[in-house]
Amino acid sequence: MNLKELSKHLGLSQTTVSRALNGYPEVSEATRARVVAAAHANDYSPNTRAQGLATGLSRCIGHVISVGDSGEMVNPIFGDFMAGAGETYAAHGYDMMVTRVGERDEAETYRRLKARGAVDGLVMHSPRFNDSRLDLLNDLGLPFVVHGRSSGAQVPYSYLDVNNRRAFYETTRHLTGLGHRRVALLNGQEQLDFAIRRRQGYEQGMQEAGCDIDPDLMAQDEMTEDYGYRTAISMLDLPSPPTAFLVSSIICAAGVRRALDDRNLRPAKDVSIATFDDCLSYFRNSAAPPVFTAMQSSVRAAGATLARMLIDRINTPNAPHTQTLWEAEFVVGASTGPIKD
Amino acid sequence: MNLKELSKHLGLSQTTVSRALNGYPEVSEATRARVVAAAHANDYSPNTRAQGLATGLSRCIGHVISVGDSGEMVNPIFGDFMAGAGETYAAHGYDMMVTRVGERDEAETYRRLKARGAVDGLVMHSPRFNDSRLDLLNDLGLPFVVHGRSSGAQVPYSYLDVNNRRAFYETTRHLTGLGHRRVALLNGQEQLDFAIRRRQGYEQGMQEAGCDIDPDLMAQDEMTEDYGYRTAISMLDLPSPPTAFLVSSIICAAGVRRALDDRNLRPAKDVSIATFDDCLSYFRNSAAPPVFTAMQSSVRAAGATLARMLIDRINTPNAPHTQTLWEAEFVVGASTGPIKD
DNA sequence: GGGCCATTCCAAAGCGCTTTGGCAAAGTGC
DNA sequence: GCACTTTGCCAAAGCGCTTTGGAATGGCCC
Repeated sequence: MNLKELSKHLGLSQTTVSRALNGYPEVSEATRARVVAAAHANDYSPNTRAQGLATGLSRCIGHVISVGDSGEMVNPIFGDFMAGAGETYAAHGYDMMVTRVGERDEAETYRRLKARGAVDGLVMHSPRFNDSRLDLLNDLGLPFVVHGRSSGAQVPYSYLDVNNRRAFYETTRHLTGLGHRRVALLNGQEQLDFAIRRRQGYEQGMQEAGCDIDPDLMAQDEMTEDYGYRTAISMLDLPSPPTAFLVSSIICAAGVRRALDDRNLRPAKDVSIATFDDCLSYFRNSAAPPVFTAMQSSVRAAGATLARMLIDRINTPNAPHTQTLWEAEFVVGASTGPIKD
Repeated sequence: MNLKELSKHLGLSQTTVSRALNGYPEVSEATRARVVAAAHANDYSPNTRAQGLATGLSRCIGHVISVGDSGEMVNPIFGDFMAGAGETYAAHGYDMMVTRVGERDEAETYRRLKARGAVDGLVMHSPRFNDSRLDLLNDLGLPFVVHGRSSGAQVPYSYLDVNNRRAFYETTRHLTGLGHRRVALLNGQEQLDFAIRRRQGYEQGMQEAGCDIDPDLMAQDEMTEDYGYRTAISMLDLPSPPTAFLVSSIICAAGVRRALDDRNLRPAKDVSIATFDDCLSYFRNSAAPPVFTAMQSSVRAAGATLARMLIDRINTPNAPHTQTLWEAEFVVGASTGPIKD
């Protein structure tokens, strides 16, 4: 059933029916009620494409997820982020479009998304240091918000980020406060901005505690369980192994835990683990006490908030940019303790 | 830049430009080359909505993910599935739309997706026993494929499923073959079809081995790490605890492993763990030997294949339904061993 | 009763594309 | 050289909606 048929069925013009459904005041309440009822009964919804063509809007938000040429991992936070964002989109009548793309085709993808008029705005994921996508998106004139930040970027933009530097600084201090001087950092890929900041926080914390920053105790890669395991094993086998691990993701931390287990080391007692925790729905760290000492920030909440920010930007494109920084919540769990003497 | 402008720029009609770009034979190759070059230079892509309106197709595939009212977990396989599917879609010029919805709004969501003409087809996730969505989708006349199956469904439909029953049967037999008679099942939610089949396989395996099927050793819930941990702990604390765990997801299995660790039990030596493994990119089980004895089947490959199946269905809606059953690959890892005497 | 507002509705244009039906020009067979 | 097909292109209609610019109706005041 389309507008024409529905309006014929009601004995009204298309104009009136359209206006009734879209809440315009030129229609009497009696008529509106009649129209709405009929639309529901015939389960009519305006055709998205026709509506989009007429209004010039797609009421659709794009998410471009690059699967790095450098790796094959699908970011495990993706699902929870989408769930959060999707909720907000649904509440505001937006659809969500996901495009998977290799890193080299990124720019082309953004350009085409704009040219095709497929989306009204988009969320940029996994910003890198001085990310060229910012300039591209600004040039394209497509409203966007960034999940994270890009250090070194010249152009203004809206973002929501976690204070990664602070979180890693304070957690490092927590560990050094427990007497640890050999603290390992298992970071994410350091072309990504959040990883750079995390490392800065870690280094600052180590320096202030008067600890050596040992390259042998710093690793970076895609944050898989296996990476956590392998890296922890090889570090534990060093002549002078770390007594604490600072980890970038709870998935990784699970791998580190497994490594300790393999080496017959007990978390907290023998070796400490602290991790960043995105509060993934399938990997909760919410027992009492939590399994891991952690810096917590819900990626699902981030998705919901960023979606909201983006919708606001679409509605008022010239509003000043909003830049939000969330502090991670530090929780002490069962995975850290004072250094063994 | 739109068609009108581009054709004016080229000194050609819109018809000719459109045909040149869409590969119709009525255009000379010289003209086509000129048009394609100009389109590229001005980075023109036809407007999705206009194209869709004219053709009656959206070139977009829908994915409806229900977040059960019964729980809040976002399925961790989601990201990898999307990555696989997205690749196929991109290769065939399809967009991917994701809709997140509460279970109670499911039917309404499907109906609206159809009425709005938003998608040309969709992938149905997490089918339940005798799932009413099959009838709904058939009534709507929207091409679809199912990831999994729905036992008890009367209508024919296309699906790709893993032979869950066989996988769990054989893995149960593997465990009983190692002498285990108290094998616990940590299943997914048993309103979901795959969980029912897994349980059947488990029960058949236990029966054939002459083992009791003890309700105390069977659990079902959302497959989180925490569920694995909690359930394993409480089962291990039974007067007559299990000597082996059969687990529905590797995330869960990580929780079980942690429980063993807490109770000072060694995997394989003291208690065995076998698990289903979706080959998630961030939680690989591919070491040599694998960490877990597992039934492996890549959900990413499933995504890619289902996407392909759906596109075929859209192209030839009246073709007979394809029903594909993949056998999980059984691998023996470091988490199972003979029962302690 | 005529003039004036509100109120309530409508006809038609336009969004950017595809596609039908057709028309010149060029090529072909006899 | 004629009738014919083929080639290469175009004008215009139509997809289903929104929105502009009226127009008809009824109520009110003087």
